[in-house]
Amino acid sequence: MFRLNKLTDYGIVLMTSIAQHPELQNARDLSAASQLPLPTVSKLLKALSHVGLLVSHRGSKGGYSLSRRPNQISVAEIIDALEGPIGFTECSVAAGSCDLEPSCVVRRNSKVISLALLGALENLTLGDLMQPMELAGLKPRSNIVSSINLISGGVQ
Amino acid sequence: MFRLNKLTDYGIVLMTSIAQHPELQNARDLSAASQLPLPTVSKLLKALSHVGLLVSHRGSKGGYSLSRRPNQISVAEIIDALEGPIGFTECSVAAGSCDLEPSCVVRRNSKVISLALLGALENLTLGDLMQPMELAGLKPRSNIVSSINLISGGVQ
DNA sequence: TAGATACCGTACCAATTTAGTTCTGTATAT
DNA sequence: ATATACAGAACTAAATTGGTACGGTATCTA
Ligand code: FES
Ligand code: FES
Repeated sequence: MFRLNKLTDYGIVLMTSIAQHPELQNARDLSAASQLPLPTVSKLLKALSHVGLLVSHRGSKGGYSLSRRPNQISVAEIIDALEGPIGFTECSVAAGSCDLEPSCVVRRNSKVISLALLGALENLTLGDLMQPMELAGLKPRSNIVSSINLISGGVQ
Repeated sequence: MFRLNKLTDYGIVLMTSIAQHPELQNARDLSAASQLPLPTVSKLLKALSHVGLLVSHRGSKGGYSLSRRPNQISVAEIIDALEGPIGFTECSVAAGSCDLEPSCVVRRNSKVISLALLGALENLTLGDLMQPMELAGLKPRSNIVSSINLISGGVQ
């Protein structure tokens, strides 16, 4: 399936949850709030603070908080932290990973699609996830092959 | 990694290859052309014809051909055939697959993102993959959260 | 300063998925 | 008739995923 792993999804849930409650929160609280098992929550928070998206505070009264403001943290970063580089296909991300690279008919275009996907997810932030988003009508295709548009803040 | 499986990528390669050579092609020829092992090619072609994207002809002089014109076959269909439904997260595609659905803070937005992703891949066709694509500049974000634009036929 | 709290790091495990193979059967062209 | 080539299912090994366990360290509080 062309989808995020469950753990990555959980990571996004946790990040959003932290964003919505700016005060310091520990793993146990987040586990309770999210309904996820504590060891799993703990593992995810560790990974997220390891790459600098969260700041951890040890000891009694410790916990985690965002390292930046929600609209400065992209979904792309979260995904990258929890399941590695974003891309359409492996070949288009990890050069040299594929034997048929030299002769492959779609390699170049896969790269373009990867960049588009990455760009979209870099533009999407925790700040957006915190509020209801809406889907803008997809433009009719002309020579525009593909277009994704998401609008946040549903006055539309 | 947020990526297609290798086999799906191979499937896209094969479909593109078939699109570029309209005459009937058998599994062996396609294997040779793509540099992929015959059993793998065979398995992929079976799956693709099983969902009606390819038409198969048995017996001597048999082979496969596209069931529709290249620009009538979307990349979304190919992906769906080879690795199941497209979506951002599992929760946003398979209702009831997640225990935390009732309380999940991102579920609704995940659904929106899934629809956007699906829409983009439905708009992208084999016809587009056959020629060099280009990436249009991403619009600066205003209240447009995310935008993917791919332009094909690189006069731009 | 003792003790409780809570993160850190790593290693581990079971279950699933992925990638790839094998083999028997059936339809078709020559 | 026969060789060709797809159909379909079963099977395997390796990699990944989801989830757990545990000894160690920093920090707050009493
Ligand atoms: S399939 Fe690997 S480069 Fe195209
Ligand atoms: S994580 Fe499953 S519904 Fe949000």
